[in-house]
Amino acid sequence: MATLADVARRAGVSTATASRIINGSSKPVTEELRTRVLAAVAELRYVPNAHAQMLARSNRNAVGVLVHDVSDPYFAEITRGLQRVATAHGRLVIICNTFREPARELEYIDLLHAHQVAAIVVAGSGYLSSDAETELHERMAAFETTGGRIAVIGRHSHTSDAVLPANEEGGFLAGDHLFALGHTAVGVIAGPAALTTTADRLAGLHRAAAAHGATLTVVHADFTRDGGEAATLKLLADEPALTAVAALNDSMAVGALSAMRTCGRTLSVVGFDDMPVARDVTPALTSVRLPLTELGERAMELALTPPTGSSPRVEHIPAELIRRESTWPLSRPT
Amino acid sequence: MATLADVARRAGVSTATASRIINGSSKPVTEELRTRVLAAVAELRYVPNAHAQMLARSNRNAVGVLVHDVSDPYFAEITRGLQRVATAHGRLVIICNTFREPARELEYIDLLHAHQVAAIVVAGSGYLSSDAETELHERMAAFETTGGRIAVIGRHSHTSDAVLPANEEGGFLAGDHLFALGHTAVGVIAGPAALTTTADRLAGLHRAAAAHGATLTVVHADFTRDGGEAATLKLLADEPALTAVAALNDSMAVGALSAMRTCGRTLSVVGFDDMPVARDVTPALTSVRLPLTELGERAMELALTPPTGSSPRVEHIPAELIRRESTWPLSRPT
DNA sequence: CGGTATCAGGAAAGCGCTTACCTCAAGGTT
DNA sequence: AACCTTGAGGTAAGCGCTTTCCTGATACCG
Repeated sequence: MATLADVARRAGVSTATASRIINGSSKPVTEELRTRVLAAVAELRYVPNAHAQMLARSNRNAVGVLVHDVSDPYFAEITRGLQRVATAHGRLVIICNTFREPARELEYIDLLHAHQVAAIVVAGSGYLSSDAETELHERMAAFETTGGRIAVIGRHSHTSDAVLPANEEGGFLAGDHLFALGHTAVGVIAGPAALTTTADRLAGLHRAAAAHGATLTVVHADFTRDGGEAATLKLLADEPALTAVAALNDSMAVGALSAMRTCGRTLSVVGFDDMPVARDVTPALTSVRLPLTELGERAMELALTPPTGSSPRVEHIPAELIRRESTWPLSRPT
Repeated sequence: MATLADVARRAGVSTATASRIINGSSKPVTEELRTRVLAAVAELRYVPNAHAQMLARSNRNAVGVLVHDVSDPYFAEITRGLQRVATAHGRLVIICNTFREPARELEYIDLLHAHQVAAIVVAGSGYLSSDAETELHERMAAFETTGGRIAVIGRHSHTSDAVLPANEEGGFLAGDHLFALGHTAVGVIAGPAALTTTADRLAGLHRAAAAHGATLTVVHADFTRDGGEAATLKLLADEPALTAVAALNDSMAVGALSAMRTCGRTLSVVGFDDMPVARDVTPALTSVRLPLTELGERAMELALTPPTGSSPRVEHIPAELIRRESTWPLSRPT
């Protein structure tokens, strides 16, 4: 490893001068020294040690991102937005995959903290009142007291800035759509019961059901396609009278479509998130759109902007129903 | 920011002792001091400064990953494999999105170099003989001379370890399948012409065509769904006699399916990569499977294992044709 | 009881950089 | 000619940690 000292020696200058030239400091320097130093840099293939720089400057340049799973399209889209904004601000992004394990979340928060990142974005649903969730918020607070910034996406927090997708409203939209079409026996493929996202979307669905005087049959799955397929198979077997299904994300909706195909049933299906796959399945999926990329962009924007006031900022992102071909009116039997 | 010195002061010990206790060094320490220090750590919410640690220890712990685009399912799957292995080795993963810009690739290599990562995995196709490509290999070499390790996925390199998917063979598989079904007028939705992946897959297709005495009509797109759709629309208009299409990745194959739907044609379609979406579209896509997660795992394994010999290691990953419903035999017109 | 091995803990030297401060020489002022 | 600017570059003090070496106290030996 060539060091600054090597470069300086080779160019016959002090490390101070070398540093100033390399960093393009405002201090004036003779043209001759400048070329000598730059030549030495090239010859030695010198690359400054970022850790030493961090230490000396004690400024923070990277930002960390905590996501449940990058290969899940939901998070992939969000991550895309996060990266776009971070890159535009010249920030390095460190992505950490928690694999949905709360313990790993804690670990990573500390890791990012240790790496002196400028900000951390925590994306993805939290857990309904668990110890790990409490502990997480404590660590987040500890990070913030050191001057770090935190923004959460779709996670409740009363200390950090947050971007909140309209999960409850989206659930309502999905339910209202189905009920307005005349369906009364509606099944719900929900996500894990412990997640706030599941709870919120479900709440919206229940609100819609109540408004139409209908009831819902809920089964819980794990937000994956195969999980959704299995859950739908079971639901269809247990409740043969259902005429429509609401899945709490598109992956599970796709699974539901597949399940219906294998048992030869055709129920209306509404998904959630409007992921790219929604328009490519048959029938094209009616889905509640959440602008995922935008979610990521706004969160990163919040994380990189100094707090305006004292209280945390909260942005609400609306949901929108995208009607396609997987939902149709039910002609009332009576 | 609480520092080690703060902890030491509070516990009434030297920083040396505090450091040893916190890092669980082998040096023996009285139980009393240990509890005092640990208490101070907890009270002060002390998190060691990773940069200072790096500098003092000069050991490398993180690994960097360069991908074209995390939100592309192709890379998402690979990334998943990379992360799994890295995490199993206790390594922090830094994911860098190059957005397919060669300049950004160079930038990121240096950045990761500066951050003293232990290894860098470069995932994704390279460019056929461009200046940026040459420069990239030089920077990679520079990084390796400092003790860093490099592994590439699906990219040609004669200095670094590499994991190579059987792109040429996969292309052959796709072509052979179509020709064996009796198709002779076959269109190809290729990726960007400058990418080696495009060239390799195309070469396999051409080999199959030659073996069957057939010819191919090739159009280039950009590996995205919409790009594939547009290219297919054009291809169908220009060459009305085509009876089958090979797309060089599944995203474009999905686009091709959509294009065919809009102009009411039904050609056989074979995709490439066998991404999750392949089985959920209608008709379910016949595709050349590449075990993407495994690709990532093997690459990270290579990157984290000290080189065995002097020459770079190369792993070839075979491709496999998955037959579904999007391809069918053509009854020869004559 | 002097001498030595053993042990807990501290002092301090870096790791590779940045930067405030200092020095020295040349040119400008009156 | 004495004094002050100003410009160009160097000196050295950290940044927060790890780790080697050292110190002082205690225990063990004949």
